Formats: sequence, C-alpha cells, structure tokens
Amino acid sequence: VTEPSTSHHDRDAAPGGAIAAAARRGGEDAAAVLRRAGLRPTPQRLTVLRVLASHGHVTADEVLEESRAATGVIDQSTVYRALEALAAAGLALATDLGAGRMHYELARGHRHHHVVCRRCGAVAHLHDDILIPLALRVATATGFRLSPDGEVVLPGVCPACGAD
Amino acid sequence: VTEPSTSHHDRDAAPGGAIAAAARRGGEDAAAVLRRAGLRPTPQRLTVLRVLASHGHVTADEVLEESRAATGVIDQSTVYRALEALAAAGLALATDLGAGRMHYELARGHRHHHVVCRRCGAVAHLHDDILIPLALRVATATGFRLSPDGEVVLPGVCPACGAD
DNA sequence: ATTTATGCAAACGTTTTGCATGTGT
DNA sequence: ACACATGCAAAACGTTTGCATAAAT
Repeated sequence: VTEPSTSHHDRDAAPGGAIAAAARRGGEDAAAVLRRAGLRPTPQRLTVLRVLASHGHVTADEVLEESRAATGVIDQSTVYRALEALAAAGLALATDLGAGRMHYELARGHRHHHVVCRRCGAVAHLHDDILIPLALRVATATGFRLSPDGEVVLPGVCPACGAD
Repeated sequence: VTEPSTSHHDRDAAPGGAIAAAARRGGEDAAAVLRRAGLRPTPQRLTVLRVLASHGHVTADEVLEESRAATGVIDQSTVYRALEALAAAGLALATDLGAGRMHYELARGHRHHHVVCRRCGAVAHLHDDILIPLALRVATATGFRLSPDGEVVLPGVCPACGAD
C-alpha cells in the first residue's frame, strides 16, 4: 500500500480496478468510461487517465512529463483541465498532500484518507472508518463534526524511514 | 475556541498568554521576548507579533494589511521574513489549513491540532492527545507512526454551520 | 563598526485564464 | 454544424530572493 514518492510506481493496491484496468489498456473501455462520465474521450484525456492508472499519487507536472513521454505533445493547461474534468466526473481524486502542490490519483470508488511519510513522502491509504472514534472525540471536544466527505492527511513516518 | 474566519477576532482561548499579553501591549516585554529569542526587536517585528497576538489565525496578507493599518509602512517581504523568524524562534506557528495559503498564529506553548469548518472557515483547536487512539489504529493498519511533532488539520463543520 | 533587518523590485513555482484553432459528435 | 477540447501565451496567485539602504547592537 505504501509508495516511495521518489519512484512513483506503486501497484494497484485496491480493487475496483475496472477503470484502472481499462485506463491502462487505453483501448475502447477507457473511452467508454469517459463517455459515460459525459467527457469526450480525447487522446489527451485517455493518456492522462492511463498515467493516473499506473501511478498511485502524481503531481500535475509528473502527469505532464509522463504524458509527453507516452504520447508526444500535450500542454500543461490541457493536463490541468483534464485532471479537473476527471476529478469533477469522479474519475480522479485531487488531494493536497501538503507539499505545496496538488497530488492526483485515480478514483477507485472507496473513500479513504492518507498518511504521508515526512521523510520520504511515501503514502499509505487509510480506510474511512478509522476516523470514527476520532470523529466522536472531536465532536464532544469542539462541537465540530468531521465532514463526511472530507479527506484527512496525516503526517507520519513510514516503516522504512522509522528506523529507530 | 472557535473562530469565524471572516472576522478574525477570537480572543485568547488558551493560557500561556504571557507572550500574547506582552505582544499586545507592545511595550518593553514584547521586545524582551524577541531579544530572548535571539531576534532584534524591530518595530516591524513588534507589530507583526502584536497582530498575531490579537488574531487567532491569520494569513500573511492579513498580517500585512493589519500591520500597515497599525504602523504605516511595512513590506510584504518583511512580513514574510518576520513570520519566518518568529516561527523559527518558536514564537509563531505556521499551519497549512488547506486554503492554498499559510496561516499563522501566536505559539502558545502547547501543541495542538485543528478542525476547520469547510463552510465558514472557523477553526477549533484540538488537544494533542485526541490523536492517541488514532495513532494506534494507523500504526496497526499501515505500519506508519504518526509524527509526534506533526500537526493535523481535520476538515469539519462547525456547530454554527452544521444547522441540520 | 559590525551585524542584522528592511524596502523595493524582480523572480519563483504552481495553477488559471483568454482566445484562436482544431477535434469529437 | 455544433459544442467542446486543445495549444499557446500570458496572467494570476502566494511566496521567496538579490541587493542596496537603514537600523540595531
């Protein structure tokens, strides 16, 4: 589940990889997914989707570079607009991992939260209900309720870096 | 403890207001605090400190505006450098509340976390040990340990906005 | 006298936008 | 034909930096 952020190649940890698989194949299926979401399946979007499908958490810049490597020309603004469209359609997830830039990942259907290693940037996913006890405590302590649709990013130290 | 972010005037919730009180008075004491921290007590820094002392969570821009309103001329870069110096000295706290810009507050000695209302931006503080059970669960689930010095920002809905 | 901070202006990195051209339906 | 997506260039945003001047020690 973890992901050394320097080499952005974590495998598909979670199921729900229908979109992932389709996007990776890049064929008919991915186009259908886009169309079903009300988005025109342009080559650029298919490329972005494929990049997302193969790379856990990526920055816009990484998507740009990889897309260029894969398909040749594609513009910054196109990447940003594609990511925006995919996120709006629920196909991608934009997360502020706290590094001053947004990170994107393929939406895999299940809501989750993140722990980010502050040394190496590795990311682990947390099942949503890990927050339930916390939500209770927060509510009694402050009156605030945790947003049911909000994503939490926890700062941590991964097993590899926590060599104590 | 909460703070309607549009009107940035929450009172000193916590004790440890020695620095706060001194900064607010802006007299000898605040200068002494700065000097003790190895910082030269310039008018600009005193002003920034006073702004922090009177305004829960502020952005650099708000500090700039308020400082100008209070003392006349002060530059953007000076504000940023003052905030940086204060944070390095442990007198201020820089927190990424997730709004695309940093927020600063006077350090009041006790580590804490934040819940931010996603509707109105109000902020509540959470005592550090509210995370202990979560830390355990995160550790068993992922192997990650929560950074003991890391700050957590939780998305939530404040009592006022959660009018359900 | 020496060190450190300031103001100004210019740069930075990330993201957004206006607009003409090109592409999918 | 039409709506929509793209590329390009330029701007926006928050923040940082280089450098000469000014103020604190």
